[in-house]
Amino acid sequence: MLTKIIDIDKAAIILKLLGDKTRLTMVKILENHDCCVCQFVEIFQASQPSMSQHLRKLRDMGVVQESRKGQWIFYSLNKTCEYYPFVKEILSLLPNQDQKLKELEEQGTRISCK
Amino acid sequence: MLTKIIDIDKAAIILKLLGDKTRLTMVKILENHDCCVCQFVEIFQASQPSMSQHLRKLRDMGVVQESRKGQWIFYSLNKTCEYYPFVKEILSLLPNQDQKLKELEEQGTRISCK
DNA sequence: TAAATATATAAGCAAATTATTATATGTTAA
DNA sequence: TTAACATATAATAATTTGCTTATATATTTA
Repeated sequence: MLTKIIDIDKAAIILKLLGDKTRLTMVKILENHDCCVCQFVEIFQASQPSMSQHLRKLRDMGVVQESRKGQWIFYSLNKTCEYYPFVKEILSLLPNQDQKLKELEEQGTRISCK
Repeated sequence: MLTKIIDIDKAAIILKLLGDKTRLTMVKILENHDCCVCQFVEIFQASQPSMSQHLRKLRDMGVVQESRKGQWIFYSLNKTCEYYPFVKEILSLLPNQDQKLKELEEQGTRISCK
């Protein structure tokens, strides 16, 4: 049950933000695990700038937040975001994506942040 | 409770489809009332081709269906669509938009389909 | 302090999206 | 059967998006 029903215009903006396969998967992974950029680069087999740009869009809307740990920047879901309850409900409708992270570890992929 | 969790790639496609203010509002209105194109033209104060094109995108994904009644074509939510359970859950997170239809009636706006 | 590493940002470009204008199709009514 | 009406479709143009390449910034380590 939602505490507060989101305004439909804002909902459309959030759905558009999440309406991208990469961003949607990122956010679903972040639901359970904070991640650093280098992990996303491996998971999506994509370029670093491309990952950074997706993360920036998510951050600009307040959906995720970053925290630097040394050289690395870890992203997490921003639970204080006004849209968080809405985002959480949407994520609950999606299949778990944790195996994408597990595959990295099982394959022994070199991840610099670890 | 969802019977079937939607594949994340398909979910992203549906979220993108719904990630437009006009289409999202259309679908939310259709949750409670079948509507004809001329009503959408009035509600959104938009051109007829623009409305038709939004409706076509929704129809192409199977989210809505059309049924002709004389000169008019009425749209409704397609409850047999594989994405319907997912769409329904998203709509449940949104505020009711019925007042947009009511305003038309109260203002006595000439709607050709009535 | 210089080199290496991780990430962000900027610039440029191709593809996708959305609106507009023009036209086609289908239905009703004179 | 012709005119009026409702809607769909097509063509075009403007805008947005997401990628790539290049570069800047911040941190660590030698």
